[in-house]
Amino acid sequence: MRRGLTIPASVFFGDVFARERQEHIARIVEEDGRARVNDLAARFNVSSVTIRKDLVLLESEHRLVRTHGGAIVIDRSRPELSFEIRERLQVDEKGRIGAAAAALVHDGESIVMDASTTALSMGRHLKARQDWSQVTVITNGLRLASELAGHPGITVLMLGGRVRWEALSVVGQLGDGLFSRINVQKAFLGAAGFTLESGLSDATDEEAQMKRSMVAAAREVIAIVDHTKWERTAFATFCATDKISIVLTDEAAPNPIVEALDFRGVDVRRIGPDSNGARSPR
Amino acid sequence: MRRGLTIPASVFFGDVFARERQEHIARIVEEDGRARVNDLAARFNVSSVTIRKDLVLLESEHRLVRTHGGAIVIDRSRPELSFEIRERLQVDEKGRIGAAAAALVHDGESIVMDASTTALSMGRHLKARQDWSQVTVITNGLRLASELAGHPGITVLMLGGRVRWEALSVVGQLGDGLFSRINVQKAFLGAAGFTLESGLSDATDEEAQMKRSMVAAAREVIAIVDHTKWERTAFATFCATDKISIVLTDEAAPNPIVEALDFRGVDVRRIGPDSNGARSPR
DNA sequence: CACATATTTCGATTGGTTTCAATTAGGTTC
DNA sequence: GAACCTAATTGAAACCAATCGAAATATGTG
Repeated sequence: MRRGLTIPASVFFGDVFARERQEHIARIVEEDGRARVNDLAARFNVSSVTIRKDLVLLESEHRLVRTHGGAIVIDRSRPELSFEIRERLQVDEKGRIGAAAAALVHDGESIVMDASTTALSMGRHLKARQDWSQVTVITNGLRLASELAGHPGITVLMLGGRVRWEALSVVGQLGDGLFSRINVQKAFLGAAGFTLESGLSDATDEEAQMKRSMVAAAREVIAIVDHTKWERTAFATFCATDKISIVLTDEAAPNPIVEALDFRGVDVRRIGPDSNGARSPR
Repeated sequence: MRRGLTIPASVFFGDVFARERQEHIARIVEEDGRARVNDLAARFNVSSVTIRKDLVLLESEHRLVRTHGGAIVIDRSRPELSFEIRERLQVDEKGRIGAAAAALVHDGESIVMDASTTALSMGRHLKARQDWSQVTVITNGLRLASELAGHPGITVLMLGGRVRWEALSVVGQLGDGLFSRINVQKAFLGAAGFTLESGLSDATDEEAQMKRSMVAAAREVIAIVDHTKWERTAFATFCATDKISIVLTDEAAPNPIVEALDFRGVDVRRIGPDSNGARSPR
């Protein structure tokens, strides 16, 4: 386990209010994608019973999903998730990809972001850059919207539609009209699967439908997918490979495919731990 | 009196006015991010009871958030918190009004709810009734949407638009089209002000505009306003008095006006603590 | 089955609320 | 000025609620 490495020593968890601890747990889960009860108990120096109570509370607030042994981020767009979760902790990957994505945004732009956890991480990095004078973020993610809301220089437009609780996202055609009135430079989209042939795909057709509108509205599509999504096809494709401008991923992305993409003119950037010191903001 | 007698003059906030002490506490919390009751009590040489009173006052002024054991800073990067402050004001009244409002909803209906804290409370009571087979809730409140999302039998439609962080609500005309396609039985609306002459009013025109659409779309308007909203006029009116079917409020609503409303055919219901044992779920 | 993880119960501790009376300061009235 | 009233501030005390973990029990996992 790498616990103890990820958290700077300056953040000491000696004597904090229950509320603060809960807030912190929610952050850890959102950023690491997962957390185990025992690790949290050790980290905050409280019993596992207490941690479980915190998790129950946070789950009731839709901040995370409890599992046997701990909790994971809300993102049920993937059908599986049993023990595979343990294997691949996309721990810092999402954080790094999010940072790299945020770096692609220029002041004055309008961008689209989806409801994925990677986009949420990207949102945090957007906030960390304090120098916005006017950026417009259009999203179908409830959590991203409330995270970004009120940040100076960032205008958040929420798309309308039916609320899917599994991803705390909005789907459906109700908000389509919006795109006809707004010029969007870049769409930052996560995906449940990504292959050369099928492009970007998602687990439900509704979600894919929503992302198709996003793809159609944006001038550039930037895929934000960690290596676990590569070579997998989910139920519904929402973006063909040749419409993608940039793919942000991590080092573990399979070489042959990266080359094939390069050949096709897709700019694939593997974000390593060293690329820059992009650690989680806060 | 014991002022200045028992205490060394060095690190001492000796004989200050209550207001000065409160100001100081607010600044301490802002700078340190947190403070505990006992520390403050020792520091200012007053009892913990007094410190708590100060904290209650400061919280009502939105200067900090109270927690068990002390207080923490209002984190502007997490709007939920500022929302929660309002949530803690008139909790009992809102809980009771919310319960009464939830009782007015019948299975099969489509209803509109706004982004007010009273509506959120109503949402919790809706969830508490487990017997829904099909209810559709249309809202512009992010908090309410994620609270209700995924509850069996409840479909949540989120309106689109610009996100206002102050209320975690959505405003603007982007989602108007929705109402033309959906039949809405009842609109449950909070308000910042309510008078006989001006009807229901809100503090910003954007929010009022959104609620006007809601009023226009619904067959019945049900106002959910605790007594603190009566006899106040906020900036923009969104619903004239004679369009209101039912007003749900608490016992402290002023008598003369209630009678005047009755006379005009508006059904005013004062929900007392005894009306039924409607305590907050959760 | 063996083992890890969850839940429940319960008591201890600490923190929070409410009530009430004391103190002080500032009027007002005669 | 004396007597009186009122409002604000405060804290002691009695009572209530939140937080926590140990231990016993239950449930899930491999």
